[in-house]
Amino acid sequence: MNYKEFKKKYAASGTDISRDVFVKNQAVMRIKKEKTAVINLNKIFTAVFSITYNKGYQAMSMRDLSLKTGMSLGALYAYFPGKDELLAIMQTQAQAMVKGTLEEFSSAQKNPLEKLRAVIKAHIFLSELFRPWFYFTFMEARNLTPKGFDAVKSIEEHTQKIISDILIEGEETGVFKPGKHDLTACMIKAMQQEWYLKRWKYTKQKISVDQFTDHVLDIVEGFCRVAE
Amino acid sequence: MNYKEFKKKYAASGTDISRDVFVKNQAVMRIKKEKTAVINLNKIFTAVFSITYNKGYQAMSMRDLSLKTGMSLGALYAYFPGKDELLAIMQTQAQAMVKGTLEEFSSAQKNPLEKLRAVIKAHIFLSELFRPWFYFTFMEARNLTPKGFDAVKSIEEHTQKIISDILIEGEETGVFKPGKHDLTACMIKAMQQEWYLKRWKYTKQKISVDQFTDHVLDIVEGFCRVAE
DNA sequence: GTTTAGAAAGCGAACATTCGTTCTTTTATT
DNA sequence: AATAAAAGAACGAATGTTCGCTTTCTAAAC
Repeated sequence: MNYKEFKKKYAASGTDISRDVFVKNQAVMRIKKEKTAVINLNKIFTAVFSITYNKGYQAMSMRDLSLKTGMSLGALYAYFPGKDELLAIMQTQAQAMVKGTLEEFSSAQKNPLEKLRAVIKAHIFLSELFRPWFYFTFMEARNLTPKGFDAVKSIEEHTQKIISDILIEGEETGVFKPGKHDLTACMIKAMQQEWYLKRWKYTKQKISVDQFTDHVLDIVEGFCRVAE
Repeated sequence: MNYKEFKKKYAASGTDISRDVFVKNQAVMRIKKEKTAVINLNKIFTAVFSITYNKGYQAMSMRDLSLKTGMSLGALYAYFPGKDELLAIMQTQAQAMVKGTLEEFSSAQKNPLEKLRAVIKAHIFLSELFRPWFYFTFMEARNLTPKGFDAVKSIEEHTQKIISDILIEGEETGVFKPGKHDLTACMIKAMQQEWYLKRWKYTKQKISVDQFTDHVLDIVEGFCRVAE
């Protein structure tokens, strides 16, 4: 599977995310109609990504957000209770997205090697599809409350465990070498993260997401697979 | 060489950095005596790291810094012209440190394999020794001016080139496989960065810097070296 | 050892902005 | 006409920075 196929299969867009946010946070929003909410939440999220990419969430003022969205200060506060809560809502949403997708793609495969490939690919492709969400989540994690930050760590450990479990299973069935699977899982995650953290580098070097993913797989398989 | 040996050999401390900052920025500082400057710059840097680790540079107020250092607001402004300039000074200092050390350790070795090992180890060990500096540089890079951010990118590309040049040289002498050396260099950098970006994970899993470094070397050599 | 004049460093109240947030009024939709 | 949404002026709190004053250090003179 390449990125194009992934994109087709996993047909989610920014609008879907906004709809999901509306449904989950309807209780704290003053907006009643879904259609209005989805349109403007989308505007808000896009604006947040655009503004914070260059200066971080804390440095973004509500007036910046007002200007970029074209909405007034008063209107903005109908969509979220406050600046801190907006951050929390966005972080929670991104976490749910990652967790759900990864498990879906892992369980779709039978043997460990295919599973490993599927999980690595799904993670990188997902981070490409929702790049602003991934970058934002990573960079703004420490602005959360301690409880919110724990949630981020928990997701990190969870996805790491998905990978190391596959490696353990593969060792048992004889396709993977024995080794420190936890550490290997960490390295795999580090390489995945590289894709959305340093996107400017790969744009400049004209390396596609497919090329990048294949290279990660080459390195991982070269290290993990038992020589035939 | 392990971390302990590295630390002994590369005998630099926080005080040395502060002294270097004083010498380089004497023109914009109202402090005349080196001894005073070094002591308080050290205090300032330590406080900045401590405060920003959990909420970022933008969210740190000068009053936060005043409280943490025990210095008054007025006193602080004798050490740097303004908040933005303090960030720039710290970033510039960190960059100079990385660049200098890496080249030093690379040129000390003769053959490509030894060079590669030396550079990878030196980078991880240095990031361990000056962890707050590395973490800070990465996380606060985007708060810089465009020109300052370009400098960060330039360093990133420079260190990547050091690695890929070694890989190319190794391919020519027959110790490394042919391949996309630029991409491999990126992956190596990603794994190195993992150490200081997710330090909490390795503290929790009780993985030492030596274990981590050896594992990175295992993966890299497993992928790059020609089978014997 | 003590005194003392001048330099160096430290202090914190005060200032002008900017910030997040609220609230009443106006506009749009049904 | 009634409900939903948008608007933006207004408010108190917090921010980066300045500046006149005080304290501390230094070294030469006694």
